[in-house]
Amino acid sequence: MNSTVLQPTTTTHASHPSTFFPDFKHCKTKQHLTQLHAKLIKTGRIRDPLAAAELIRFCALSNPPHQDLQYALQVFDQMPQPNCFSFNTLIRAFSDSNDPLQSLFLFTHMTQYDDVLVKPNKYTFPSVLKACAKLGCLKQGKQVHGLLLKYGLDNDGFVLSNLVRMYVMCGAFNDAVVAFDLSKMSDVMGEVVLWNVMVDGYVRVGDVGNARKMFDEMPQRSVVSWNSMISGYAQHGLFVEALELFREMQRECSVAPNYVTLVSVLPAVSRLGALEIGRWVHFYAGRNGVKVDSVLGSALIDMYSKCGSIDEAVQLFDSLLEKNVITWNSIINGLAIHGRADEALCYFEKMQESGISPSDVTYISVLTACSHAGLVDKGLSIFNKMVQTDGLTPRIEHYGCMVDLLGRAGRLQEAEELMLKMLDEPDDVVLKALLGACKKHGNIEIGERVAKRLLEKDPEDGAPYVALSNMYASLADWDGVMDTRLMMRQNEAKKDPGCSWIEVNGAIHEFVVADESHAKTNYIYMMLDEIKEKLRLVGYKPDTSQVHLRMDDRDKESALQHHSEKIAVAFGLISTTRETTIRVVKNLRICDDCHSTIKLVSRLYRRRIVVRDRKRFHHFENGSCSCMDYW
DNA sequence: ATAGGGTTAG
Repeated sequence: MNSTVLQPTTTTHASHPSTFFPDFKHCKTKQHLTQLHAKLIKTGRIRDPLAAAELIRFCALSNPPHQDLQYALQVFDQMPQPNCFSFNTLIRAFSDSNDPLQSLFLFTHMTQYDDVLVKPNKYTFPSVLKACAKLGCLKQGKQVHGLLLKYGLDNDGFVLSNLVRMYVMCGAFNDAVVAFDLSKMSDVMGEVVLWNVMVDGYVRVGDVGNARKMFDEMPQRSVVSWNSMISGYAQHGLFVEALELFREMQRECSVAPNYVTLVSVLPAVSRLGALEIGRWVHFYAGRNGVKVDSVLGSALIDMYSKCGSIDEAVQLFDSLLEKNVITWNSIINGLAIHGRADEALCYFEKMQESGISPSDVTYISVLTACSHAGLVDKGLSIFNKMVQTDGLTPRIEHYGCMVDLLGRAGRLQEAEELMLKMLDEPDDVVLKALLGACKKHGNIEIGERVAKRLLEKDPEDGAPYVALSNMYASLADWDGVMDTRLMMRQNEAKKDPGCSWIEVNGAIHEFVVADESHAKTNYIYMMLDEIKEKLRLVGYKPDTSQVHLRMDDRDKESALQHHSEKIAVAFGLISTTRETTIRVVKNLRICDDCHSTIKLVSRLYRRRIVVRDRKRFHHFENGSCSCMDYW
């Protein structure tokens, strides 16, 4: 036994024999811990409840390399009279672990004693309630609620906030509201945490409106209040609101954004493609000592790639010291949506070399990369590797990629066969991928079949009608066009309105088709006329084949000319200097005519233009596009 | 001694 290590603690505690126990903080290895434990047993000091408690505390609450819950439990079981402190320690440790049921066992054990020594106290209940919350055990949770009333602990902020949270997590939101309202009566008010739990609770049940109401009403707001609300907006697709609240937080200055704030706001920045704000977030982290670890790093990489700056994403990725599977997924997906398939595959290899196994999400991104680059055989072999080598079961998302991959490459029959072969019923995403491929390759036979299936599922979704109508139009089958449009009207189907937006000086400007609401509308339309004239001079003829209304060519041309992405590009041209890359985001896929037009604009105006559509990026430069017209 | 907020995906 290594007595030199024990020496210092022996002398330190010599004057307090009753509380004497070795200092576990200096414990470096498991072996060392066992030695200390053995010494305690040998000297009989293990019978000192304080010494045993300290040992349990060390085993249970240390960080991973030292934590050993089973060991802690063994020591506990050997205590002749476990004290309240040890019970609490273990209950807490297990409620934080992946075995929270153990907390409930211990708590039951503890309440069976019910003597003066081991009566549960205000330190016991938060953890027990947390365990119930994790397990979703409402019945047990209610029993615990009864007990905490019995012990008169319903005036403690820690207990109450966990009680409310337990009800939220168990899906009993009404009970949570009742518990919260009762808590307001007692004088734990001013407890920010209690309000935060409610804000988070409303977010979890999807009621962002009431979450905001709580947020506005609460007497004080901590950084967590802001974070909950910002991430609540972002998680429910209210990206503009998320960014606005983030700005308000900075304006108000009462609390500073922290690590979690940045991680929470970045998905909203990504979705909106707001590169300037995203760069600012990155800069803020650097200036305020917020550590860019694998989590924040992943969010930043995703932000850079979704904001069109894939080079910055790669640069950040390569400089990151800490990478987890999500970090790798973020960069691979970024490269995939930018059409840089070779690099995506290269990072996929590097990921495995670095010892991180691909997850099912990784495969979605890798297959997307193959799909956007037309690497059909590569995609097929990767799909096989996923199943055979990595033993992953393909999900509907993977089939979606494969159907897209085959269909886009024109192998429509194989795509349809694969779709019918999968176990799950094809959902609308798979069907739409196949329908899109049919439209691209003019396969009306499979197209009709797929559209019919989609319409059976949801006759009010306009997308299948539009695709069908387009296909008929390109075959000049005007009866088909009429019938489809009639059917669409009868079913009151609606199509998603297309819109595009662009960030200029940190502000987002949004446009719909033929938009005239912008303050600079006159200048925008002058620019559009100028573009039209320049294009005419170089001999460009608008591609009206996608306009499926029967109207004369002049009207078709004007309908095309006012597509939202063209308006956004025109606005970009008049609002930024020539060196600035114009970055436009569109909610739907870009149309053929806009694609051709923007290619020419990039040459005629010597501008780099980046357009993100629903599925991928198009980098336009000097008359050509990075997608090589394959999308 | 204790509580509340976070990243990737067809």
